[in-house]
Amino acid sequence: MSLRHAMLGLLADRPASGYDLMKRFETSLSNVWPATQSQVYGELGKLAKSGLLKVAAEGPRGRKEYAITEEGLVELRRWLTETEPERVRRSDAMLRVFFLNLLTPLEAVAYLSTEAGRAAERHAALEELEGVVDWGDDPLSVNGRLALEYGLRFSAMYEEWARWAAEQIEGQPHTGRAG
Amino acid sequence: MSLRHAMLGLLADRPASGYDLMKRFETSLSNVWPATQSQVYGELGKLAKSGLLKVAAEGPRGRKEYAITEEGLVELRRWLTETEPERVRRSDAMLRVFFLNLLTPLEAVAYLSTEAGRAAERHAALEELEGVVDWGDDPLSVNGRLALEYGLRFSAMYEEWARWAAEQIEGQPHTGRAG
DNA sequence: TTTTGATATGTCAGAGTTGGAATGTCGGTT
DNA sequence: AACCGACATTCCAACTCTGACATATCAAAA
Repeated sequence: MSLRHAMLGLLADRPASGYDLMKRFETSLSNVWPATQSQVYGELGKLAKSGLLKVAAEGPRGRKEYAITEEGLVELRRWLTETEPERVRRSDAMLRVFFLNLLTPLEAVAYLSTEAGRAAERHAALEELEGVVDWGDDPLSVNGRLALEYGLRFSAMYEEWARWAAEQIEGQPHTGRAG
Repeated sequence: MSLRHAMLGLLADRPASGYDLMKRFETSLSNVWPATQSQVYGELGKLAKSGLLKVAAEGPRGRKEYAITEEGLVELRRWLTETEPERVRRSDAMLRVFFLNLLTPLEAVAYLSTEAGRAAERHAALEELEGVVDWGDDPLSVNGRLALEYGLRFSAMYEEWARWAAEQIEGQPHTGRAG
């Protein structure tokens, strides 16, 4: 469960309320770890209870500002240095590839071309983002930049792969299995 | 929820029992959609109840062989052609990248180098697999080959990115934030 | 003064996922 | 005859995730 660590990581930068955290999830982490309100508030309570966070200040409207504790920092560093990222990641998109033979070659090629197009769009959106964001030397944005570069490389790779795969199918004798 | 569709897809190839299905998950789909016994058997029941599968035969040891129904095939094709793959995928590995500034540059570089190494290992394992598997013209393996190529490209891209990211950190002035 | 919109915190039901335990059968070997 | 390994299913507890719902405050505009 990495939601816990995503939250600790954000709070290591600076304290925040649940609401603040949600906004930070949306702007910086949404592409690698989306989270919903119910998750964030729920986890905030659990983390405070277990001592990894503490309520640092209370404000208007019942606002509670949470700060990471020494214990939380230790846990966060432990996670970063001593645990391995999950090896297998589910991929809806790749799952479909296994079953492409259930479609006509035409349909399969259409699917792959659409995927290639979507990857190109994502790539363009990330390039756009790169131009817009203020890449100061604030540590979070240094790292954000590494992640952005990953996104750019990933979407480029995916687009190329999808176009290649479409070609494979086009150049293949029909088996007449579907359609 | 794609477990449902993964199972329909496997059964579209040929009928199978829960036990058979588990083996097929382990050998072919484990890299894109892992599943546990409890999930498979549970879903098998639900799918049969809703008419997308039927019990085609019963064998020794209470074995029930499930086959996809016409309705199931329709649903599978609908999923393939009319629904979009999920856009955002959680990535444990990228999440860590955002918080690399909490480590010393040395530790961060070590993390990225380890990741590069793991990617290289995965790449080698997939190359190995490519050599071993009998790539006949059985439709599932045609598609499996497309997925394998994706895996090869992905791991190569990831390794390069991780090495590049490590260089970025090495070439960066220290801020003394951690360590 | 009323209303609206942004701020702010929370609960709930339902679905999905994990990992393990419990149970039993069949075929072949010792 | 006893045993083992492969076959085969079912149930369970705990946890995570999603999406919707409920509630309330504050500032500023209408």
